[in-house]
Amino acid sequence: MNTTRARAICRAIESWFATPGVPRDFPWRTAHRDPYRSLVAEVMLQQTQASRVAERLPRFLERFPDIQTLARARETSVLAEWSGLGYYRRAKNLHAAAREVLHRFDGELPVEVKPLLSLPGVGRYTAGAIASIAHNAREPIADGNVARVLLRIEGQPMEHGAPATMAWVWDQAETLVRAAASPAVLNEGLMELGAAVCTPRNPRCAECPARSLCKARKANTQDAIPTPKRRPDRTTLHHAAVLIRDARGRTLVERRSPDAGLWAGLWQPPTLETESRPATSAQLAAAFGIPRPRRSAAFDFLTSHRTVHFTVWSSETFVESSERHFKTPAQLAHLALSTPHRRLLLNLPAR
DNA sequence: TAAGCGTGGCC
DNA sequence: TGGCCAAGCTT
Repeated sequence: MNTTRARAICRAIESWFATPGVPRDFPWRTAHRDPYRSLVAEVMLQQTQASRVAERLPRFLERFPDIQTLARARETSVLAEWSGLGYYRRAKNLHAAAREVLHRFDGELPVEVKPLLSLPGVGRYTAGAIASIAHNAREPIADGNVARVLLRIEGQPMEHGAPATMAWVWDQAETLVRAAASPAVLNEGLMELGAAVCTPRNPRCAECPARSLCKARKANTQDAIPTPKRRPDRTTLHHAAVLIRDARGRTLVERRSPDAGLWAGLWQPPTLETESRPATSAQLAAAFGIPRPRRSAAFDFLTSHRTVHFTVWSSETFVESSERHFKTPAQLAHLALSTPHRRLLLNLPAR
């Protein structure tokens, strides 16, 4: 991409994004950008749709209004407030980052990319976003949206999310930001364009401010860019047991996962991972060290990469509900929280 | 470097 | 409806 073309693309996207009514109204798009708010928002936005973050960011900021409050909070409180957002390591890292800012940077979030990158959970994208959007620094950003937009504008049929693809995208993003009138407007405009116009499916090319510059549109290849990522189709089985006593009892069987791996450090029903489908009630009872139930109901659910097989062990009072289907661990935990005895299960959304 | 990490929305 | 995707980062 030469300088003339970069300038043209920047002009198109910046003037579009600066048009009143174009940027969607989000709680992180405040008049003047508070760096702490930007940090929390950007971490929340990692691999998470903006509409979802918009629902949760205000409450998080209400509870942790500044970096000092966040740093002094207990990690379990931060995790609880993150509950339902997924990728809980983000919450742990954000909390740790706040503490580091307090101790290493005297409570002031760094402005430059390099020190930002030294904070846990802050990678190249997040550091670039804070520097360029909160401080208008001339720093590039490249995420899924930017990648899709630039791949299509340049007509590059590269694989979605592949390292070589992102290396190419970062290079283009840097060329662009050097040509921008405002790095903040360009970068946020690139992402907004990818999220609202240059969408993964059915892109609205007729509404695109860069349509006359887009090589994919000219070749009618926009639907084939980027090429889909090849995903290995591996399935593991997770057997989970839930033992709930009657109204007199107090026990929901729950355990804390090891600190590494799936559902790291989260409270959940005890689970047993297996390679094939065995697991009779007796086997699970032995594995979990709990008594074999009189009754049980078993069912599977599928998540993105794995099949989970649940065996629900129940008392008489719970049998009524045992036919329910749970699509996610969160839903299962909802059930647990509906019982009279409860400890917070952190892998669940708030009710 | 490739694989792992949560959950919800989309068609 | 099930696979793909979402304002990525870490190991």
